Amino acid sequence: MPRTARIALNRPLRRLFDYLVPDHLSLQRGQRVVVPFGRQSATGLVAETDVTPPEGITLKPVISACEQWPALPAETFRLLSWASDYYQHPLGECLFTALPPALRRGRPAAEKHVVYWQACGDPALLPGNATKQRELLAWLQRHPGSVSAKQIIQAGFTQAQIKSLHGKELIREAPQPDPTGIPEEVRNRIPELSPAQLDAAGQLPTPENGFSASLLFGITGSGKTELYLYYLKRYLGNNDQALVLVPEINLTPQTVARFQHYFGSRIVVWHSALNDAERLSTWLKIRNGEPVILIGTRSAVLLPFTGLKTIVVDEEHDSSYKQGEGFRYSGRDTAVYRAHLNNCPVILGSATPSMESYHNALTGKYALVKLQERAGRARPPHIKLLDIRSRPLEGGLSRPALQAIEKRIQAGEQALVFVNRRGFAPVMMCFDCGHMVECPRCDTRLTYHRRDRAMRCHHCDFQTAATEHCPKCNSDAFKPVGQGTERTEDILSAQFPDTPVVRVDRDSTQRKGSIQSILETVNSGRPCILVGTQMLAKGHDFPNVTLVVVVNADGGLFSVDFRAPEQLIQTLLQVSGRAGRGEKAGEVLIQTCHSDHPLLRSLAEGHYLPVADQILAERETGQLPPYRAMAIFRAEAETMEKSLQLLDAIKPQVITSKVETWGPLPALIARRADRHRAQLVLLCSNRKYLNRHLARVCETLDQGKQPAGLKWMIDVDPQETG
DNA sequence: AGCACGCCGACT
DNA sequence: GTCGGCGTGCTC
Repeated sequence: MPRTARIALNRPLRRLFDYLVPDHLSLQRGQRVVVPFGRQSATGLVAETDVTPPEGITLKPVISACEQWPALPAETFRLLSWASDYYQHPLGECLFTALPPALRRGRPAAEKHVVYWQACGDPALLPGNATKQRELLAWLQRHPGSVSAKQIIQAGFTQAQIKSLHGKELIREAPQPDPTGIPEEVRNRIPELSPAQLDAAGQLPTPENGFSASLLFGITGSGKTELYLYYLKRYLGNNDQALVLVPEINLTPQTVARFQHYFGSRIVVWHSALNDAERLSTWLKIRNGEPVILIGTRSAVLLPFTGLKTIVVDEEHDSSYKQGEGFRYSGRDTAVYRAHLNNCPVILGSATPSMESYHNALTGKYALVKLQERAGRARPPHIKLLDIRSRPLEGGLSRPALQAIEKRIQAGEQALVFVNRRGFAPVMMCFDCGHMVECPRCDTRLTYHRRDRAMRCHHCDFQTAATEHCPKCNSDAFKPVGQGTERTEDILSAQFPDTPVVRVDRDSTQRKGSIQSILETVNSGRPCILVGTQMLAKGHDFPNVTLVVVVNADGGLFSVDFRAPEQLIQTLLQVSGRAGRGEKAGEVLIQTCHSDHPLLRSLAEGHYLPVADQILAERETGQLPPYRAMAIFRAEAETMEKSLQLLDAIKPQVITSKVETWGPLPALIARRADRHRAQLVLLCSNRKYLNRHLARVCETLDQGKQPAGLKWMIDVDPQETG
């Protein structure tokens, strides 16, 4: 009986391919192999062994195994199989996202040999004219232990100098410095918690209890990070691995430094800015079971951990945890499933939990742990709604708002003015005829990039040089309309000529080092006014900001997207949290035309959960997520008719007594890169049923032939419903 | 996704 | 007469 193996390839195919296993190979699931595929060869992953191949096909033999061990250990493999099934994405592509680029391309699973050097000779033996070599030798002597050639060259020396010192036997190759060596004082450091924090920490289920999911609801400034650090210090064994997921923008050097303060070199990072070598190096550490604590973004949840004992998902409500294209998985939900597979705890932290997680907490699926006291002496800010109906505005600001700012400035404090323009980028507009330049290939406007005076489309790769005159009427009143912050900035500068007004938005922070000078101004503690968008809502701590003014709160209140109110409330609370982080109490003024809107009124009470309860009640009435599972069938083609036609054709197939559909309808951005997009929304109260149902529809779609140029995909638990 | 095979237009 | 356009179909 010849041995066989079923191989998954990194191709968008919902099928696997069977091969013969040569006698000299022994293969197991998750192992990386090279197989012949058509006229070429490809890297594949063993999905199953000893399979019964389909009839009438002559199997080709596997060419080789890339290594003796499975690149994807059993638990990681199961996680990815689950994700492939849950998100209806081809297994091969799912499995390959867990490999670093080098291993996807079939490169060996080993790091390039890195040479380390250390000084071992007397500089006096060098000839008098060898000044550079003497400098290098002295530099090496000042760095005890060993230093890599790369570090030496980064310090301004050359490979030739290393070579010639080595020739004179004044330096020698040294073993790699111990990367896990953590100084004793770091090893013993434990964060000091307030009584409230200690109380919350005590309520979190520990790893001994096996699987648990906890929603840590901690208001902004309550010190959730200290709690994570304390928990890891207390419960993570010396040989255990841990995963801390963060949204991309939160993974700053400051965040990493905070973790390193307690865990030193056990901390490793995973994010989009790593190069291929760094990715491979970190991947190997994880795969080898080194006891690291990984701080990473979404895709870190797919890494091949072998000793994972705790998972933390920080800012779990953040929508960037959901991948918006290709393999559309949720990093947060995958983390919960992974904790389940690993029989370990997962802690979901947020000051503004998602409706999904909060609902799970209310139904007892998750433990709900509250941390409602601000760390230190800081108190929660006082939130006030400021109705601006029939009030004159200057640069978006009402008289009372300006007066409030003035009061703070005179008291020697700082104010933050928040312009709520989510995803709003500057476009070129003609002030004579009102013309705005649109992308020729998408239903979007081009955005203006000051840096190279170019206009670009954010939805395809189109770009063109910005013109001086309006392309339509040739007027020279053709200027970028910004994020709405410039005018507010101008008004504030005019009103408060003696106070620095600092604008923080995509445009003003593009210049290198500008963020640094902004932070310096703010951290000096002197009176100033910060004006900005989304960027100001997260992360940075401005201890002397005591007033937050929200210029326009109404954007998300009446949106077509059912998640918009949730996101608005979350943003408003996050930005409110910027006020009063120091010792002085904070005040928040929210300008709105709907001061009687129930969500805003509830928000003004200052507590998130009652607002969340209200949003949940609305979701329940409409039977929207989390009360029903949602999935979207998306289609795109060169005409809208073709896209709608496909969705119309599958609609009778997906509708059952249990599955409701909306549409098909053109997508919010109907044309993107000259492709016309449509969608069919599915809702079902039984998640399992919907999953099986989707799988069946996928299968029939795969078998039937689609017209050329027509593409379809499924988005399970969509974040964007537009 | 790749890649080859295949059938129609403008070129040395 | 051929080079090459990208439509279609296949990969164990």
